Amino acid sequence: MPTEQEAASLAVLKSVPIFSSLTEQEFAFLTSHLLQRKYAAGELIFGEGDPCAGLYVVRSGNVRIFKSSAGGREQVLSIDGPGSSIAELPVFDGGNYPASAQAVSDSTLLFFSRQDFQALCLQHPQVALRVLRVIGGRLRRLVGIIEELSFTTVRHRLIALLVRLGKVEGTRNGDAITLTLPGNNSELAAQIGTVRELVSRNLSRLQSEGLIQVDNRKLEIPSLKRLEAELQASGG
Amino acid sequence: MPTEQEAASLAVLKSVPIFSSLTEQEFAFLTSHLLQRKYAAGELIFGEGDPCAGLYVVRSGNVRIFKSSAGGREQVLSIDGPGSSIAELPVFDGGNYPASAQAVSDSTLLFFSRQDFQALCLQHPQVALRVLRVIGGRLRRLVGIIEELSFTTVRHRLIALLVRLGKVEGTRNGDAITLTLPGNNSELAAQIGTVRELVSRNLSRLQSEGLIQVDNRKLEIPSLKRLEAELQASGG
DNA sequence: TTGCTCCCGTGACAGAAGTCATAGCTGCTG
DNA sequence: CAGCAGCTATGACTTCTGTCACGGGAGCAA
Repeated sequence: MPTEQEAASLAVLKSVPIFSSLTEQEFAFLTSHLLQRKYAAGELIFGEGDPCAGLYVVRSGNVRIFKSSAGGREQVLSIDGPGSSIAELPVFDGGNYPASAQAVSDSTLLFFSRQDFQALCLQHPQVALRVLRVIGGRLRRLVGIIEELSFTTVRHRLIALLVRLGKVEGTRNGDAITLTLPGNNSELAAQIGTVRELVSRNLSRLQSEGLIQVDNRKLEIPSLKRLEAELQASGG
Repeated sequence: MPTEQEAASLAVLKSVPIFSSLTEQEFAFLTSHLLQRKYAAGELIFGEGDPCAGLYVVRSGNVRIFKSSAGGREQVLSIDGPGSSIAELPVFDGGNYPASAQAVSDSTLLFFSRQDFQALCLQHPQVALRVLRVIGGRLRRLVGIIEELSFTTVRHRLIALLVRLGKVEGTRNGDAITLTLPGNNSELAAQIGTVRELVSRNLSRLQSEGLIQVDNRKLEIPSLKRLEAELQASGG
């Protein structure tokens, strides 16, 4: 008889892409082999360089994967919400975690040990293929970050970020979009590979150009089209 | 009875990490399902955005994976030699190639269609796990590139490149290393995400600082230690 | 030899990026 | 309310990066 907690975890597991082809029995195996852990907002889940213990699945909250520099700067690699798996890769190649993971908000994660997960993959090639597919997306995102860092300016990356945020989290009203900026300027800076001052300046400039309107972390994009057009202009 | 060509291919396949756990029979399957293609130096193997046809294995020569910008700049993501597989990922996630591939020197590649390769992975979970391991390395390299682009200067990245080249391709003589620079300044620039002029200038400066000695593409590093020490100094 | 092409090295410059310091705002807590 | 912590905005400045333009050398072919 599953506990309440296990039943709840099960529902999450079924929504995780890499597990989507398993049978009830296999889910039972998973639920009985997972550990659930809670993290407070800001808490570190694992640090860059730590030996890889296993695979995590986000059950609730958001997790930030990032690198940090000696000088204290950070570069965000991805932000993952419920249903996403994290650290799929080091589980397989045996190396250490290449980046750190941190809970953005209070979060609950499910954890599988390397052994259990590898065993599952050997028994169920489908799972391995799913993992490959998920990792494909991850790799594409990384390549995209490299492209932006290598070829574009801070202004361009900031606009691209705002456009992305607008499309995902914004409230649409014709060609206009309203949204609340997720995190402070330092956080936005970490996401586009720069420092907080440049985010501040560029936001001001975009506002003075009439492309956006910012007020106390509320952002309005009067015309998404016009903003996107700027992407071409600033060297994409 | 295998043809000569098939026999030769077989030898290569056995040295490919992702195939290292297969039986003779399975190798026979592979050799009978592969296509061999030759590319001249500089020839494009596939372009960014092309639909993914299948998986390649480098038999001879070197292959450069890179992104290009609208402005004509390039950013190298990796350079792979004999025994390396290329484009393992888009084979699985069904998307297009995220970057272009080009033969650096005259090269021979082996090609497997998506279908054949996926079938192989389903039959042999070991292969899928190997692929995951290989991709793990790839992902680590990409994260490393992001880190360098985001946190360090051109000078730093150039030194890091020289140190890497020295360790891999150089001739060692105590703490001194001699090597021939692979490619012209534009190519070096593409590998560290900048332009040829900055490579030229920084090489000159390193020379005037006595850290390196360049003469007609021959590079000498009098002291690898001293050069590596500069990595800390220039903000690593 | 002449001419051509490709590449290297450099100076001059413009713009982008990053650092530092300062002033002001917001919201919380005692 | 006073005081504090954290964040934002902005000016001044330095350094880094990238572009453009030019001269010159190496190699090749006619």
